[in-house]
Amino acid sequence: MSTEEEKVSLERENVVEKESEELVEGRKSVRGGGVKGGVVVVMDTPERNKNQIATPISKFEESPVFNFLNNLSPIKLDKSAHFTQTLNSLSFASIPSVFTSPHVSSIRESRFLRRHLLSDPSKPEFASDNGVKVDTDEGMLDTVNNSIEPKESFGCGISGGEAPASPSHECSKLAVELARSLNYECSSPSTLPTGGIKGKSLSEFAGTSVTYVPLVQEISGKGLLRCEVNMDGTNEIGPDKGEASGCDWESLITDATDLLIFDSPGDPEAFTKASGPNFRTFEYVSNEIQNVQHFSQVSTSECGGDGSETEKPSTQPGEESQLKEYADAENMKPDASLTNDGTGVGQSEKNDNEMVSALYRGMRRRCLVFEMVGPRRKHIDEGSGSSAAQEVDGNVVSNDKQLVPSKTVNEYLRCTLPGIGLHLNSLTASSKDGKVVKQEANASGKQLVIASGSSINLHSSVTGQESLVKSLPETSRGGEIVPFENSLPLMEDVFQAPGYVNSEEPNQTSPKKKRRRLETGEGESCKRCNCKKSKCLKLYCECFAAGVYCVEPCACQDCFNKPIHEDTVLATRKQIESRNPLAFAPKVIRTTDSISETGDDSSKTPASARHKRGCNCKKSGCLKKYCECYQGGVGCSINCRCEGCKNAFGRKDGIDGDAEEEETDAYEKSIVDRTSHKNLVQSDIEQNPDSAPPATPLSFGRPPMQLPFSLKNKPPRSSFLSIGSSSSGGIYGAGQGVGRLNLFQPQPKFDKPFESVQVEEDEIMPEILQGTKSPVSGIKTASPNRKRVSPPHCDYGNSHSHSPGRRSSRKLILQSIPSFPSLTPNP
DNA sequence: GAGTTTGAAACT
DNA sequence: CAGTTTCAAACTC
Repeated sequence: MSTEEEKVSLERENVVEKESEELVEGRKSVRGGGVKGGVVVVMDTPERNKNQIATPISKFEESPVFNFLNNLSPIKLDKSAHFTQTLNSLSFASIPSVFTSPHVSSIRESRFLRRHLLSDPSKPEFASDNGVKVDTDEGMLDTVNNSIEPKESFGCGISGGEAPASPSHECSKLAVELARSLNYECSSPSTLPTGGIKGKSLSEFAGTSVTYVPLVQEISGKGLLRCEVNMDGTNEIGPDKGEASGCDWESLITDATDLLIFDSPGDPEAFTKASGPNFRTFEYVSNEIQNVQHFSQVSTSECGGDGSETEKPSTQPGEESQLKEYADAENMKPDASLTNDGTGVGQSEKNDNEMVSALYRGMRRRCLVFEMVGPRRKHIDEGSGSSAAQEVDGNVVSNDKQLVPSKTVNEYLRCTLPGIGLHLNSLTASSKDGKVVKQEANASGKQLVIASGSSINLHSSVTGQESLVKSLPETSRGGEIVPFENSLPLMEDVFQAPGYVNSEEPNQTSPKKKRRRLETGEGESCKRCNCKKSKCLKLYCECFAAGVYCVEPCACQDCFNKPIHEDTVLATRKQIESRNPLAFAPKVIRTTDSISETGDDSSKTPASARHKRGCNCKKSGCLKKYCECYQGGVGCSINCRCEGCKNAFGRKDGIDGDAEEEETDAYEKSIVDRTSHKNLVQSDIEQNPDSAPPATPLSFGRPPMQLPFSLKNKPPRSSFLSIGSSSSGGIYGAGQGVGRLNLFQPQPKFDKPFESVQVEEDEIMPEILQGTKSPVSGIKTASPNRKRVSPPHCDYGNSHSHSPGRRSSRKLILQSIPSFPSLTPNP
């Protein structure tokens, strides 16, 4: 599968490049249809596509590229997605390998999903479109890698004014834009006008064709997309409307209308926005979280206004900010710049750009979704139903902002940061829910994530966070909920701590008290910070490190880790992730295999987990929470550089009989201290190897399941950062979220170390085990890993004496090794 | 509650 | 990469 997919993806890339060139040469006409169609397809969910699709297909089919793509299209999206991921990861250095994968994967997945959806519904005609789109989507990502050349060509081609953009073209554009975006991101204001023009046309179109707008919304991912679209539309509209009205628009409109009709993306806003958002997404993925942040912020705070505004050229006060964001987004958009730069590309180009942008938008939307929209989308997703989406769409069209009440957004943000990577990761993990998958397919990976998250959140909320949920507006709730879920770690923490809900509320006077309260109730997971100088924008801040926004309970000063400062938070996260992709990843890794083993020694399960970096304790003997290993409820490992390790969960040296005894004692004590439920969880996990899928190549398989579990146990934290990275797995995205990955639990605490461990191990452990790569080396993680480099002591390798945990871990590691190689982000 | 200790994170 | 500083949690009194 993978090989085939790769081939396909490669072919697609080639095609895209060719197309890009061709486009530059003169395919523009083809592009228009193709692009639009592709965009539409991408954007649309099968549902709406069906409704509106009717017209556009033929155009696509005409182009050889489409045919080719169509041929390729049969390719399974999933595979392609994976492939793209690798490429994407490469392209996006910022994303931590680990985190990135989840993030990227999420995105990719979404693409795949889209593709599938498209393809699935695809009628033969659509199939071509779908294929194209798929290619485009992948192309986006892939192109990013390859993109540079094509990008230029695109830029010219696009600027050339070719209105129509073939999907491939779009892909190439996207790639180019991405590349450019990195450079250009905010650079050109001019882009705004173009975007604006497009936006206008789009907006006009939107005004004319309401239908497509809704589609876009739905397709895009529901609320998020909508907001974005609106945003884009507004921004674009404002500046560019006059221009947009050009002749190109007519042709474009005709095509676009088809496209629009075909896809929701058809809506001018969608296109315009798409370009912006998409770029943003790329940017976001690659480097620029800020744009996304802005966008998300705007969308969240101003989406409603934007929605209404989009049509309005004039900028309202609120709108201005939005416009700015749009501008940023558009600026971010290479397309806009390109079009402008390029030759004032005709409107057609703009349209193309828009089309492309629409694709990007999808990406971006995802990002946004993570951030702000997420909640709504989730809500929608929850509604999964088209109805919900439609409603949202309607809102979006008219008022994306409305959909995402700024207030709620802020509040939500608090609760849920857009941490992409992490969230994604968490989401991926959580994605178990069918809803999530669907959502992803529908919209973007992000959305999916969100959706999944939403579902999870719902659970969590249901379980114990009702109070929280209640506090939040329903609409916002959905969104918030998702984020929380995404921010698994947080969620876990929250859930873990029975008092978390209360804690969120400002009842507690002193953070310490709060902490203790939480801790007492398993509040460990709950993260309240007391930061005074870090502004909660450094890993010193537990909240920030966990990918969550600071909440009321926090006693932090000058806190920037709040939804209001989403941009800053995201940017900071990026920076941190750039330095250390795993910065937001769960610190404790656990091998799935180990789980099974651990099953044998349920009590010892912690041993199976290990701290990624290991600790560096010198005075605490690894017997206090100063020790991250101990804090995480895991034994010290080779990776640890601790001195006089007495970690009750397992000494790094390998516990001798005495040590074992001590460990067991300490471990037992710790366990006792800990709530019994933790053990239960662990045991559950252990017992259910399924929960910890063998290292699947994708982090997706991660134990997200745990998330739900954790969520249930813990009230979601008020806010979590998506990111990521990657972040975060994130989110990022995702930890690097990155990514996300870390999504689950940036820092699994006793309660959830297992979960986090599982995930990480899946990703990291294999490498370690293999020895070929130290997780660190692969990941870039900071050095503590030196120890890893050092020959592993016997802890893992040797079946150690007794420490149950260790044993299991060791065995597990060995087992896991073979399965994981794929996971590693190795270049 | 204030102060100290500790080790991670960040910085140089 | 190593050393130092900064930071906030953990801990003690």
